[in-house]
Order: sequence, then C-alpha cells, then structure tokens
Amino acid sequence: MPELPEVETVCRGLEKALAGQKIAEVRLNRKGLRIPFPAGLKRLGGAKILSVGRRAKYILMPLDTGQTVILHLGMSGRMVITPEGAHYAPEKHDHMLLRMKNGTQVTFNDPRRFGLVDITPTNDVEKHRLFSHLGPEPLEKAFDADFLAEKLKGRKTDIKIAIMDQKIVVGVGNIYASEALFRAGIDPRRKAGALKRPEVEKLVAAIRAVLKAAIKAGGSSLRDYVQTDGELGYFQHRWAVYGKEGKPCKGCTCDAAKTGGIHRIVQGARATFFCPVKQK
DNA sequence: CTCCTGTCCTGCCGGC
DNA sequence: TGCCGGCAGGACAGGA
Repeated sequence: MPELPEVETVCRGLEKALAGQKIAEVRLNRKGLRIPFPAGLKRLGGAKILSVGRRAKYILMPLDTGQTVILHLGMSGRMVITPEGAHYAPEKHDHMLLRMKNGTQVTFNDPRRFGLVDITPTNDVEKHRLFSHLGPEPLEKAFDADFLAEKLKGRKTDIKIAIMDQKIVVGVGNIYASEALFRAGIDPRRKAGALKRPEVEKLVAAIRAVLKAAIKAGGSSLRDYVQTDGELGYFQHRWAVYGKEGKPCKGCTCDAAKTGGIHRIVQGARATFFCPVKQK
C-alpha cells in the first residue's frame, strides 16, 4: 500500500510526465471514489499542469487556472502512464483518465476505491478540510524532538498509534510505524507520553531514516520512476520486521528459537510487528 | 481535548 | 472445486 515514500516516487514520475503539459480531456468511468469526483474535474480541458508535488500522502497538481488537483491513492491506488503513441489497454478499476494534449495519458486505477480526487483553489490548499489539521512533514525541520515531545506529552495512547496520527506527523503509515519503532528500539505498546527524551530523539531520527531509505530505494530501483509497464512508484522493499512474524530479526541479538522471533500484535485494529528483545 | 470504534471497498487466502 | 467468512488497511466522522 502506498505510504509516503511510494507517494513521493509516484509524484516524481508524474512530474516528469505531466509538468508543463496541457490537459486535453478528463475521462471518468464512475461517479467518484471515497468522495464524489468534483464537478469541475471534467472541465479541466485546456488547463496546464504547472508541477506535481506532495503534501502528506496527497499528490498536488497546481494548474495555470489557479486551481489545484488533489489526488490520494488510498490503499490500492496506482498511476499508470501510457506514453504518446503507446496502446492503452483498459483495466478493471480504471476510474479516471487524464489525457494530455501531447498524447500522454495517466490512468488512476484503484480497486478498493479508498482513494480520492478533489479540486481546490491553489491559494487555499492549506485551508482545505483535508489539509488544515495536518502535522508537519517528517522530513522537514519542523518535525524535531522538541516538537514530537510536546505532542506526545500526556498522551496515553500507544506510541505506534501516536506516530500514525496525521495531526502529529504526516506520512507514517502502518508499515513505517513498525519499521521506525524497530529501528529506534522502542516497544510499540509503550504509552506515548511515557517516552524519555532520548527515546523521542531516537524515534525522530528513525522515522526520518526509514522514510529516506525507502524513497532512495524507490528512486534507484526505477528508471525515471516509471516501470516498463508504465506503472509508477512501486518497488521491492526489504522490511526489517513488517510481515515477518516468527522470523529472526536482522541486526538483533535475540534468539528466534527462544523468543519466537518477530512478534505480531494488533493495535487499533492494525497489525504491528516488533522484536520484544530489541524493543523496550 | 483525547481516545476509540465504525465505515468505506475489493482481492486474497484458508477452511470446509 | 467452489463457496464463504474473515482479514487487510488510510484516514475521516462521530460518539463516549
């Protein structure tokens, strides 16, 4: 499922394909995804896409009309580029087609339909209801130990739940939450407000490190961020703990035969993976 | 406020 | 083999 690094990689691919291009036509195959498609979507013909950027897990495409198109990939969303002259083979769950005047097509495919598309005035993007409450970007300066310590103060919720809270910090999904806590050596069941200052510092560094490494892996494993089939942004990861229940964890002194290796628990109806030896 | 649960949706997998 | 229940999960809405 796309988390921040995947969304970042998709953005870079879309930027290459779409920045500076004019939209010829927007084709919609249904009424909407998680929310209805905005009325203005089909009237974007002639608009020029200025750039493609990202805020949290949202893809932002500012246009020369003063509007910005907002895209979210949800759980199962994919973007597929069909270059000019290439044959477009329609697939099940192709919900939105962006056809450019230069012949390039971008297809938004999303089986589970947890994704969304919206349009908002570019000047007010941060005021949009989806953005107004969001915490800082994990890779920017505003997200530091002082900030996180302040946000965690007094919180009784589990630390894993807290770092997935978009009001605290954006972009950390279920996979990277487990990965970051493993790297920081912190038990995911610890109460957020009970973390000591050095642990908060380790956690900030770990969140940054796992996200950066994944972005790097995404960028380097794809040619121009586009796979040969045109799909953007998905790449092979090597998780340390995610999905590895019972397996020994890398770089840890635990004896998997004795400790059961990596444990799987459920927090907030989401799977969490951790090593009870390394993570305290 | 903070915390917790329900909701959306389809593909996939295990059990019978 | 086929059916079916259960699970997976981002993130909001709304209730306690």
